[in-house]
Amino acid sequence: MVGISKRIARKDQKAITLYRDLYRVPQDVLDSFTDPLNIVNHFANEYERVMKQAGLSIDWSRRFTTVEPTYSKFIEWQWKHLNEAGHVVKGAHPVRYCPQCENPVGDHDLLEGDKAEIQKFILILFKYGDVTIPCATLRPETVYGVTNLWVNPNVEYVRATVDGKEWILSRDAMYKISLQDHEVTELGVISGSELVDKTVSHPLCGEIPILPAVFVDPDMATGLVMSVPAHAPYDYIALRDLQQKGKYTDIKPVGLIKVDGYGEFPAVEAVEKADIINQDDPNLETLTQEVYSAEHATGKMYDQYGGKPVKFARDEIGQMMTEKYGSFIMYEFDTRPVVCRCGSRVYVKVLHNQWFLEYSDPAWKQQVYDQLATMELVPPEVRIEFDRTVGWLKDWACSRRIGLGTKLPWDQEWLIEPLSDSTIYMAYYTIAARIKKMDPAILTPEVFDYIFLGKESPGLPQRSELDAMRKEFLFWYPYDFRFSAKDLISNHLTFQIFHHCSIFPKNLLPHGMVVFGMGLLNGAKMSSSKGNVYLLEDAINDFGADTVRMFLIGSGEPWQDFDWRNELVSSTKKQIERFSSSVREAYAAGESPVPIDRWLISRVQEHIKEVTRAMENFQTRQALQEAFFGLESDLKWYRRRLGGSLSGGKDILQEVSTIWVRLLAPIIPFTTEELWGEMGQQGLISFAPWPEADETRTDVDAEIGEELLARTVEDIESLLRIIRLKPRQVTICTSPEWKWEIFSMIASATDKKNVMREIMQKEQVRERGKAAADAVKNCTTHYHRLSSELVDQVISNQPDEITIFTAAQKFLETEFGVPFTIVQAEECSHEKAGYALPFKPAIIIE
RNA sequence: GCGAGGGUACCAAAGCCAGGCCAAAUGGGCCGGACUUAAGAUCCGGUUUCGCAGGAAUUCAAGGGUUCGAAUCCCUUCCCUCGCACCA
Repeated sequence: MVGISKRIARKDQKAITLYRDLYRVPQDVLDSFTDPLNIVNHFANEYERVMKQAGLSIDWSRRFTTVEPTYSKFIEWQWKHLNEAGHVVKGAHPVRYCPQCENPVGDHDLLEGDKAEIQKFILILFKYGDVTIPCATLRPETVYGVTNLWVNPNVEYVRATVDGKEWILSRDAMYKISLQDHEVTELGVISGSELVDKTVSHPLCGEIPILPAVFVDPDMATGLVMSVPAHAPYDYIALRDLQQKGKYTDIKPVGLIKVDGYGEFPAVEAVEKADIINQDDPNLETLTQEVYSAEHATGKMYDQYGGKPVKFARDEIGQMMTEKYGSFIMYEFDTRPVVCRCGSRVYVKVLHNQWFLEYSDPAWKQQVYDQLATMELVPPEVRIEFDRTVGWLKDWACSRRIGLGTKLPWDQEWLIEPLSDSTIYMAYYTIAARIKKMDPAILTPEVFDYIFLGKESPGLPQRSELDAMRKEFLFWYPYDFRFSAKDLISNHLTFQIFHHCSIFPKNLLPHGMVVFGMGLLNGAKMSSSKGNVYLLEDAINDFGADTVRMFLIGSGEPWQDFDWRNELVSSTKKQIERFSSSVREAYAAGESPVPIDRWLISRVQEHIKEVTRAMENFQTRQALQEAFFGLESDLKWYRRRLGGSLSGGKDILQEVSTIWVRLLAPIIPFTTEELWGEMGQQGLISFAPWPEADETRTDVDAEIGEELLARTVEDIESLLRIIRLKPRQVTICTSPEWKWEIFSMIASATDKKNVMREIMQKEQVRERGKAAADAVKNCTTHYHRLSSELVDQVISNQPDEITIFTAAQKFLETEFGVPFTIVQAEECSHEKAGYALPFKPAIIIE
């Protein structure tokens, strides 16, 4: 926020365009953004306004910002406890730093190099007489293979004391090191050429010469480089160049790592194979990457150097160098330059007296692991990531110099970093509405101790108000679910468990978390800097709140990324309109009850169950599918069975309508509210009770009957399509009794392989000969094509197919426009009658 | 590089953990038909290929394996998304 306000204040064109044009902040409000608090307030108000437009039910009385004095008191209380628990420790920390502004710089303050990362080089200290020559490396394990150092003969180096000892290094390096926690004084200069051919030594590689190389960059680390020609292509090339001129021919590469797919000297091989000509070859960079990756991935140190995989050896040897040979870390950007907005170069500075949250503490981690194990995570797949994060978290720098927020209670120089101060604010929400009426001055730690921990202290102010807050806190806590986006797993969502574990007693610790996906716009990430942004408010104005809600819910479950595409949204609008007219039509349907009423109301019970189950599992997309399309397609079938209009079933349809709108009320509240009113229902639908499934109205017979009918209609249709014949009449032949027996034997058989033999042993089956054998085969195929659930229902109910089809005869005749005959297969002489199977009658089209 | 999650038909997306209910739900798009003066809306059907009898063949990133049987289990490869720290 401070960064934004500064940019607005100095009339930064990009920032102004962003807020004025993209977020449409009015000019007078924008002018006030020079005070960061105005930015906070403006957007807080905006969000509230738009959320209301979207129809979200939010208790705004609890709204607060993390910069309010009352909230600061809460944070101070929290940190007092964290400190007393020993979770806050002091240390040093590297940051991007601008010497001209004398401040750490954030991403937005950079003119150039915002992608640059801070790398940790380890300095290998070579001895040149009494003088130290430091070389920086990311690969300390290669120290055994050093054959020489490289110095740039065209560069002027400096002699300086570093922490009391004399060093030779580049001028840039001297300055960098001086920012990184080291005492540095310049003594004089020395040209690179003077160092050429001098000899240095290190205990791990012995005496080696310094050779000239122009590729050495004085602005890269120390400006002096150790050479490992066996494993570093640059080093090999530089050495080869010299040797081709007949110099230093006695220097031979020293191999120390065995790598799959390479011989003794991987770098040598790679360079020769790629036909690299000289040190300036642009391919050298990618080649280096290749060799380094291969060595890191599959490399193993030779036995005399420990025999471990490079992955592990690197850290171990680095540590050994630090402990035994005086090596230490030097921080450097991986890409340069990094430039501050003020135009000055940015360096890595080690900040002292930095405060850390000690997430590395194994005891604290253990508490978090234990809690996590008891928590319900949605979706469950994220558990692995949480567990990994807890294991991987190191100490977190939790204080900073600039910005808004709360000061550390015991060290007023530092502000508490925003991620660190927003870890348990869910607890604050529970009391926010009440506490904001209180004077911050009386909010001592004892007050919060009472509200959150129930701890008594003498002289607590406004006792009844505190009791009310305690009661409210205990009403909400422990909370059931914390909702946030998946990119916060590796910080906020994990931090908050740490902090809860530290502050609250076990019975008040979190019960679960729901992790959301991210939003895409037209397939691309939303990004204000790229202008790929579509404001919620615009969407609502363009399409209506219900359409926006239903589209978003329909496009994926909460934890999946959703993709907003304008051209797809308008069909959602049509669907809602279709829904409205269906409900209106159903509510105004004809009088008399009809036989399929039983079926419809039975189906509705199932939908209620499914929608409720989905909602309880946060499967909002699934809930929408069931509630909207599931019910809609049943209504379509119902209406089709009535001959295309809702000419009957008034009572049932009215009941179904009121259920349907309530099932959809959470998704499209505005539309359903209106329909609710039209139906003459009392009160708001938002407060109407959620529909409950009534098991006694589930009617398996009716459902099986309709299922059989629908399947048969489909069969007839597909037959008509294939034979392209104008039918004169259709005969439906239902399965004979003995096939039902076979069918249920197949269904109940435990040993599916031998069921055939078993069945054929039956007298009344065998006497039918080949027809029986075919029937068994067909029944088996048929059995596998039906869902096991349906088979169970069909077997246990054995529907009377003749009655079902006879009852639907009129319907069938209207559908297909031809007369239907319904008979038992055994009473039909047509050869096709033999096709009849249980739940799959033979169809004869003539 | 490290860690996590993915790749299903024109698109989105279920199915995968618990192999046979899967040529693969559902929605969208597109195509055809009905209704209509017409358009829209609505309804019905189609949307891998072949088929004048309900069938067959080939499909779920690619390749291999296990199995009577694989979208689903195992291995390898390729590709995508997210996180990697002081930044909210």
